Amino acid sequence: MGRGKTVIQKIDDSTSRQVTFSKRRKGLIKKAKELAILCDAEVCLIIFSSTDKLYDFASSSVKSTIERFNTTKMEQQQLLNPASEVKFWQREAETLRQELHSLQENHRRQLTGEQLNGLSVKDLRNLESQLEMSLRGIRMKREHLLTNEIKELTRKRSLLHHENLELSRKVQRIRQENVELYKKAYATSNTNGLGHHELVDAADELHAVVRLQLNQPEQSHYETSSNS
Amino acid sequence: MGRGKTVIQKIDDSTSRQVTFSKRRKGLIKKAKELAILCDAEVCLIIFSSTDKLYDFASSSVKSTIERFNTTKMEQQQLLNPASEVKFWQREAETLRQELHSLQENHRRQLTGEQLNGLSVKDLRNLESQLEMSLRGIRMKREHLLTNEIKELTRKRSLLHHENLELSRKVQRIRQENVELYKKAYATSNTNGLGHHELVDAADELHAVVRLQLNQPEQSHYETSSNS
DNA sequence: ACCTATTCATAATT
DNA sequence: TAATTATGAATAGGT
Repeated sequence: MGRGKTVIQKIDDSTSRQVTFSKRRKGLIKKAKELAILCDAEVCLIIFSSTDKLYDFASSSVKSTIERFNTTKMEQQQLLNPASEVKFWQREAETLRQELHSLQENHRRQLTGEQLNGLSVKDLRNLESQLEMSLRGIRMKREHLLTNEIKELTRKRSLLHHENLELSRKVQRIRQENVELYKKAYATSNTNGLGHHELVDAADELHAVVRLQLNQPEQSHYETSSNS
Repeated sequence: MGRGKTVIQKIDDSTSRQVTFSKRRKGLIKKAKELAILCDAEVCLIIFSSTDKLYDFASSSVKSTIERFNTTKMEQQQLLNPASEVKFWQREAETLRQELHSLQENHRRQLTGEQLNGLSVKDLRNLESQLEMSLRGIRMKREHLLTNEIKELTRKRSLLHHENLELSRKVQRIRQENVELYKKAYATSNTNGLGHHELVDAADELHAVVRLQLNQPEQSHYETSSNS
């Protein structure tokens, strides 16, 4: 339509190609719209210009139409050849995994999977269960070490605390003796090398330390790992 | 075009809607083709009829055009918000994984052994890496708790040991005083309530306890978990 | 961008 | 569903 019949082949002149692209693109999108409305259809149109510019139209949305397309195509393939469905999704998953992986590699280091590509299904499964096994063993071993460490420390702390208490009792006892002896000594003579102040100070210091250590022994409260 | 102007609204009569759909669909696809050829564009057209039948056209292929569309849209998003790129692909992967998973669930039983194996490994690997991820998080958290517990216990033990040493020193000092006082007391009088034996025994006991606790403080040697 | 001669698409009809 | 045809729509080429 227009002045003279147009042959359908690539327009050489870049300017008129650009003009024709504009006109026809607009017309195509208009007709797509009309089809969607008139016939209650779901229409999606994606156009990349020769200069890589993207234009699109969709009666609902491009994303949902693409998803519907994928689903439908998949179902068609399924009806056509049930066995190929699996391979289709395997390819799809693999493609996406690769894209995702390369993107994520920019952000963090992942080393799993890549070296396992050449192996068979059985090999992979064996490898995985072996890895799982050793991981589990290592985990259990280390956890055992950690809990033992804690138990041992708790035991030693308890021992020390007990000793501390014992020492305190002895100190009290000797202090009592000391007081008694002091009374006795100064009741008869006052010419020995020990001053009154010195003795009292020592007793006070002892009291302070004993009070301090009596505040120490709380129960430890780490989670028991019986279900790991 | 045609005999009379057509209003663009849904055609009520189902038959004429069907006819119009056929004609216009054909025309639309023809124009899409022409646009692609004339203007060297990449065109993709997806149409679902009101009866859910799929028609499509693509100058190259629907799949590749969709991929190009996704890539382009992604790059646009990336330019708009670089941080969302990863999340975009994560969502995309998750969507596909779910579709894949549900499909595989539906057909797993129908498949032969070999196909099932191929399926399971892919599926399992995804699942396992996810599980591994969360497990790793949980493990790290617990290990952190355990090492902190150990550090805290070690600290307290050290504190107690220090106090023990302090107490020992005080005991030694008071014992010394005691001996001095003892000498002084018994140099002048021997009629107080304390017996000689009692005093000596107390001193000996003290010595024993002090010796014991001096053997305690070794360094704890649990693994540091910086690489878990 | 606009104009318009011309071709094309298609609505109504068979 | 397919062919025919009258007519409106799209657009190529020119300004």
